[in-house]
Amino acid sequence: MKSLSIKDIAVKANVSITTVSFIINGKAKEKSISEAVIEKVKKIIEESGYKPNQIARSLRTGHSNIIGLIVEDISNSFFSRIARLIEDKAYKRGYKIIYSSTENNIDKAKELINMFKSRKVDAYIISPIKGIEEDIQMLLDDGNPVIFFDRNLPDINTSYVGADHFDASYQSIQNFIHQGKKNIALVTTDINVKQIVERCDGYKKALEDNGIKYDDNLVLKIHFNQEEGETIDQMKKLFEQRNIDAVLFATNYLAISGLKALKQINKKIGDDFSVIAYDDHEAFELHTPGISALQQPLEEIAENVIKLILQQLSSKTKLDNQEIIIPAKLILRD
Amino acid sequence: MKSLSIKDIAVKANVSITTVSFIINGKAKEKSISEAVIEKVKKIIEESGYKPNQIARSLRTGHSNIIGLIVEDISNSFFSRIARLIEDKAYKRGYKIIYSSTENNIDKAKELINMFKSRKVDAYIISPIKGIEEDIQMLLDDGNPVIFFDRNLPDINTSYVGADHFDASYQSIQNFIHQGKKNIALVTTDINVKQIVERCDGYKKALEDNGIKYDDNLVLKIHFNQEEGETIDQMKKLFEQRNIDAVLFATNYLAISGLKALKQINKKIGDDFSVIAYDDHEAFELHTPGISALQQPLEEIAENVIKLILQQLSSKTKLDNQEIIIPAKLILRD
DNA sequence: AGGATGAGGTAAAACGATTTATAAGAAAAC
DNA sequence: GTTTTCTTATAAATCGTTTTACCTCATCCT
Repeated sequence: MKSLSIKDIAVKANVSITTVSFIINGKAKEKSISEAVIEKVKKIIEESGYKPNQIARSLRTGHSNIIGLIVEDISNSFFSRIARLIEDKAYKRGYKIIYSSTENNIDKAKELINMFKSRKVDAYIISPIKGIEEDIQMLLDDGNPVIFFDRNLPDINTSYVGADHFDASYQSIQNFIHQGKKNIALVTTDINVKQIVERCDGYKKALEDNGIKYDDNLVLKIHFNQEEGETIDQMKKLFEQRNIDAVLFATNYLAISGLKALKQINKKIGDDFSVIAYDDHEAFELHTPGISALQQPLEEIAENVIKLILQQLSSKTKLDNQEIIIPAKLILRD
Repeated sequence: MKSLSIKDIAVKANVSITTVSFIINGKAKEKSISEAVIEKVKKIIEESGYKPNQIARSLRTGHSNIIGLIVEDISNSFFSRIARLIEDKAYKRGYKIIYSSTENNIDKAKELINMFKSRKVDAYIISPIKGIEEDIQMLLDDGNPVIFFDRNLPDINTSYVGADHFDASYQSIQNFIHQGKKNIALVTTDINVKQIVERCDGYKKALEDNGIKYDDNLVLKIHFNQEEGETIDQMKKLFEQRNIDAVLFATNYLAISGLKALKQINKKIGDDFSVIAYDDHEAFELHTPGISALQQPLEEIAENVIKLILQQLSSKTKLDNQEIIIPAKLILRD
């Protein structure tokens, strides 16, 4: 039951290991192996179902054809959908993806990076969290391609692909204001990454540009790893106490908790209370009434991430960093 | 920039490679290495940040500490949540998970299996599809631990963990009947895997036990890879034409399409029209009214899968196959 | 005294590929 | 008729580990 090795093939074909290797790697022509031998070896490989041991191959060549993908939580639909798209596209180009979730835990993130490093992945696609700057910098220093998506770390110099979070927030607040909303709340998280900050900045700027003064009491920052029950309670308090007429949720899971909160206090979404969620979600289309959402261009993000990675992988020199910002789309429902 | 090897450590510590290896692998005591040397080497490893090259290690030992997970679609929340739980639990035991989606495509599934095989994963966790029996059998013949979850293939003899699909369907139909429903429809898929068949069987049996005759016209089988638009159209036709008063959806994505269909034809869920979805989904709790669902015990499934895998991995002999069936829970909403 | 045992270690083979350097014979060039 | 150059291939080094087999002293036993 031992699986076949290149040596077995060589013996069967009565040629050297080298010859088999050249044929497998398409270097037969270049190395001037005769047509007859190529045929014979290929036939034997075919019949025996031999597959090269990728581990041995990686050890020798130093690359694995594997790309590591690190996200916050693979069970969040934004990430799982992006992961799926990236996986698809990478797969078509001969790369496999290994993914793993950090759960916003710095130690776990560091361990994951180490594990990917010791497995010699060829490149890293990361939706980063604060606190791993040093580890990322080491990867870059060692010459590894690293690309951030969705989130960015200000202190690290590498390519980034993400939606225009600032503009998306700005747009949605504008929309609220055109509807005549006066007391617009923002529910966000306390994780300090650039894209969350930008979402807040867009909110502030839009208010300011419309002559509405920013009110700290209308902004609720939720602890990241907090129990959902507690989150819902905090939101209920916010929604009940103030005469809020619109809410922007900075992430889709916050929006979902928010909808639960609204349901519990029996507050209806409608003319006198509007919401917009950042990141679309299946539940929003289905909800009655439909929930407006800022839809991130998943397909484009995935496409650009892969494009940048492959460019870097196929280039011998370090390419210039690129920052690709893609507009988000405000989907108005009902 | 080259990363350190065990040799570098050996040179720095002025001992042999063997000695370093023994220390790294905790065999120092057993191989009677002196305390002094152990300390010295450990210190050097610590300071230099050396991490063993897992590829070389895998090549030598023949195992990778990686478990391959193959599912239909990682962006489906059932799978991504299970994946996340399995990942967590495996991680705690020192195993990493690589996952990939088959998209119900036989060729892709076969390729994935080959790719995992050539990467020498230690075990396979698979939610299988029809058509890959031979490949799976080869894995088993080669002595690889393989465990199925959620779905099962009748012709393959291996361990399985899943919910009690038959009973879950049965239960929900019973529930409809107790509510006085007469014309109960079933929307399912045409993929021919055991768990889908069992869901249908439960439906039939429950009708039969209650003296209602099975009507083929009340059962809609949706093609797997069909456009959602078409699916919705078919459902609209079903829901409009007949005086159906209850529907059981055999998967959560079918339920979501079904809810969209109902919304489009403006049919309300309520006393005269009930639905139950197989597999819970975030959207169902949020929906107004809440959508009843058969909740699969994700945590228990993941726990059992990992338990079986680790048992098999740590045993030298092939263990007996186990079939672990866990009851699903009917969550009634509104 | 001579053999057995243990302590503390190391050299070298092995895992399965890729790749560099080279060989043997035929054809071409001078 | 040598020397060069192709053609067709191969031997051996290499990647970074683990592991087997062995070595050298010192001590213990009888």
